[in-house]
Amino acid sequence: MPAEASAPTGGGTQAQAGPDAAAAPGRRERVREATLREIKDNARRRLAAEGPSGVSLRAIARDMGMTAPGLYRYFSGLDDLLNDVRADLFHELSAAVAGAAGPLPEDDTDGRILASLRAFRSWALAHRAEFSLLFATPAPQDAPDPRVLEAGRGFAASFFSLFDRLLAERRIPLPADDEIGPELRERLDAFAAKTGFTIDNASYGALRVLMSCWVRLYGLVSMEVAEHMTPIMGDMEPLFEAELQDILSPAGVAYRASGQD
Amino acid sequence: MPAEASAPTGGGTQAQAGPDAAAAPGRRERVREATLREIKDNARRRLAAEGPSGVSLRAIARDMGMTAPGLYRYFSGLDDLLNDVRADLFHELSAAVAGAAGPLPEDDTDGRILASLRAFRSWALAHRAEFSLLFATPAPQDAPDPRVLEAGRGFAASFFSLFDRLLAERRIPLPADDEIGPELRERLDAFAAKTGFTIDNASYGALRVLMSCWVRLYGLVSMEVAEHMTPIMGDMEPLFEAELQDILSPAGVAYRASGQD
DNA sequence: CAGCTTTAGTGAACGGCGTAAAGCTTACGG
DNA sequence: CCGTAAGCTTTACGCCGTTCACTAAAGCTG
Repeated sequence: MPAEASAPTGGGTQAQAGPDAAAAPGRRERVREATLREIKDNARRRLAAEGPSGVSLRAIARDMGMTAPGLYRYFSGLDDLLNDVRADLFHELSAAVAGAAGPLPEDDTDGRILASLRAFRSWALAHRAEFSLLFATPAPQDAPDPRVLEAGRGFAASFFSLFDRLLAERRIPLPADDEIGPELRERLDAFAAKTGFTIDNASYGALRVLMSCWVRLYGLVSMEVAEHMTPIMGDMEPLFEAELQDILSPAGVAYRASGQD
Repeated sequence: MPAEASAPTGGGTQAQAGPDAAAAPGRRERVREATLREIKDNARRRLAAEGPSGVSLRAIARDMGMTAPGLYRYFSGLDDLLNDVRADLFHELSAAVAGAAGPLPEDDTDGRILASLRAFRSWALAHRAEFSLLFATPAPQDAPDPRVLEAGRGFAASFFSLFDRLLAERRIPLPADDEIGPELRERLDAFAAKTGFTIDNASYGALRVLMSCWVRLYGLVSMEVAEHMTPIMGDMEPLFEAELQDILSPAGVAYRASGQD
């Protein structure tokens, strides 16, 4: 077994004596893990401070007291690092959205949804550069990274699963299935398949409403993060709350002012 | 140097004694204007082909058979060039949106609005990189350019003025003014002031509906340009048409399928 | 016409970037 | 104890934006 198994990323399988030595990370890997974190932390710092274009391998290495090529032991290049950060960010965003619903009672479906949607906005505003890294239009040529795609799918799933219970309660005044054209149904089928919904527990009408919710939330928050309207409207929070009300009412969610107001 | 007018293009048209010579651009400035156009055209080409990060002064200069510092006679730097392009793009986008309504009869308010909103989407999809240059989140530190701001305001004005006639016809089932909170009213006042609306010809309810339309259209098109949903939904056109219907119905616009279907 | 001034453009240079190749040092595993 | 691989540095190449000193031409003016 010593012959091969020289995986580039992590060798840790040594442990000649202990049977459960797999649990022990081993000094080597602990150090490696720490360096990896340090790299990503520095990337994040620069990202938050200067935006996506401010993240450079040379600058990160400089901050860490090493040289840029050394980072290639940890990432195959700048893009790889950025994609790794993107995946992390998607997970954090998912956690923030899910976490906001956590403290509320299980049966307060409306409250949980409201809290989660507000959490999405709050996270975006507190992490503008990170948000834009996640949702920016990619350059024409570069293919999406599988880790990012996966993490993005995870976020989508966690977002839409907010509405699971709402759908189960069946109190949504949904558009009838036959109001939805055949092409759109096809698309919604594809969407449902990839996000884990089935048309059994979510009608076409429900999926349609969910998509609409997401589109409106996304549009509103994107605009606010990009400060598109800010110069002509100032603080966007009143508009957000008003939109929130409108966005959720077709889904049968009763609006309720934010708790900490 | 032989005496005069050996230019192959045949210059030397204007007399030096003409009193209204101010109207004649003068050879010098014509050449300058041409070079300026060439620079911007090359920038546009690279933008469309490789995205915003593919636009570089050195590459543009190389394409034109000159060196990068020469471009500084025309722009004060890369940012300046990009901002100039951004302003142009806003004007083009405005023209595309307005132009789509042009062929339709003046009194077909609904048709004109539908055509314009579809034109916005079409333009964005046909100019992904340009769209993302216009609407991308700016880096934290860089201040917005006044030309871009002005052009952006122009676009907003041209967009919202689509609805002028609709408002005048007063057939919108608007939310009553008193359904709108005081903070939001304040924001809508600011918005109306900067876009040329007055609360006289557009109630708070109308402004509210307009904002909602824009947010939804923007969210949908941004997602489509960024190909956020494309991997899990495929072609977004059916969703766009369905959303279009929903977006415009609170504004009292009757949906109608696209003309060229 | 000469002579002066303004303009367009070049060449060299500085510092920053991503990244590839080669070499050095240290720790680990047999 | 020695081979080997991991971690990291040095060097180097080719991009990038931008500055500065400079030339050559064009235009204006007396």
